[in-house]
Amino acid sequence: MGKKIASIRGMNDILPDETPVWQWLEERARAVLQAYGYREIRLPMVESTELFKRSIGEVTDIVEKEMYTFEDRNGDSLTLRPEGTAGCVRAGEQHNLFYGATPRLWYMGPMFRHERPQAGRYRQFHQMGVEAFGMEGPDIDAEIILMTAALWRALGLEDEVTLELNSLGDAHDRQRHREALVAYLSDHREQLDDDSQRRLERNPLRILDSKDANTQKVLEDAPRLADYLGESARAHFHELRAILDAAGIEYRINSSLVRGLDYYGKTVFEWVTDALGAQGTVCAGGRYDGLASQLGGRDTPAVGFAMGLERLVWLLSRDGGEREPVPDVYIVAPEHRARALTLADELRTGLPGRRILCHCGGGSFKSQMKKADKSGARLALMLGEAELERSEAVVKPMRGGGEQQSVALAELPARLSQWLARQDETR
RNA sequence: GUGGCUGUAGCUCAGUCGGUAGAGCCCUGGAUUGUGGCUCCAGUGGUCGUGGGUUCGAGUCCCAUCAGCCACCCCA
Repeated sequence: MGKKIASIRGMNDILPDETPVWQWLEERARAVLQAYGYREIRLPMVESTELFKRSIGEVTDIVEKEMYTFEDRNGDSLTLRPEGTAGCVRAGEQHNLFYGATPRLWYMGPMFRHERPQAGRYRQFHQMGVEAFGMEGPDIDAEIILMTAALWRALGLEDEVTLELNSLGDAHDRQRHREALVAYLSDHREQLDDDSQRRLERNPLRILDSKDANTQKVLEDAPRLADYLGESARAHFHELRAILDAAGIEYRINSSLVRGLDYYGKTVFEWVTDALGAQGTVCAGGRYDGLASQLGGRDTPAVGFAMGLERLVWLLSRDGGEREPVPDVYIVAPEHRARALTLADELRTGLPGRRILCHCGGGSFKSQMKKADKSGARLALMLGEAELERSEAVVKPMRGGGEQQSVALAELPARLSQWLARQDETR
């Protein structure tokens, strides 16, 4: 026997015990997205490396050290997508989806980042993302946030998450603030922690959410982005808040909320939970008006967000809720395998939507009954020598009360359907 | 990428001072020759993560490596 091959670090199998939660989550989310009129787009998992460098930003951690980048056989540099927005913008541009249109799109699938795995953070992880193009007013920002709130209600998570909100202003607002911030922090360089000193050149905004106490003290008197917002950004943010207030959405203004990707401007938001350890962000997004033109397309305002599905699944799984449907009927038949299998198919057509399991793999009558029990099936259907001679089968309720009964094969679909319907009611 | 903790049966874990591995659950069979669950009995299952080293002897000590967890960095 050869050496065992294991999955790649940080790239996990999602096992049959877990897939019901995933499916449940995906179904619920799809329904909400659909109700808001958003349409699905399916995008490649691999794009040209250049796309991510130009959109996410050359000096971000994602691009500098987290991308899965490789050369294909032509010598082109390709990258496994670390996020979905860049590819979505690229596709919209390539197929003229933005031309005179204001598409509302969503997508779902795996993303890849070479980070150290940790609770709620993996190298292959899944996001559901939403992007709305061509609308520059705060109403669409609000709609998107309202939609996320509806999503939490649909998932029963509304008490688990809270909304944080900020405005990053226009590009030139950020530029002026950034210069003032760097100037101020440079004067206090010695009082900053090591990480923050390093960030001073590379990504000064990040210093704002440093956890170092001294650094936070220095920051108290630092220039605030809010004071640098121009008239248009200020009005945009004001109106967004007015809509959210009118809709009864609660939020907290977090002035140190900065997104890690360079393309964001104006509105940024995060839904966070304290139930997830260090990875509290469950959904994050914002406005990125400059991205389309930055990628060589026409100017197209845009807002979007992405949710981390592993994190949501984790929240949903904590209660250990049963979402796996049990078999309705389990067919036990030590002999007459062909008859058992064809009967199973007859029942599947006769009882659409029901789960019919036919025992396979041999074993005594008794051991097959044990399997029926273990499967959690509601009814066992026993098909033996004596029954078949009379063209009958024995139906035995496995859970709850009730006596077993002999039923003519011809009447099985009707009788089983009645039986199951009655059980459905008393549940 | 940095630091800390942890890897023993399918699962949860015990294993003392270094002396060639155990429990519970699960699984299989039987008690009950065609009837699940409860009970009792028996049985299967291990390269002790992997590779080196020290030792007469390593699950136990040392080194490396891989993986998992937690935190940092960063992020969904």
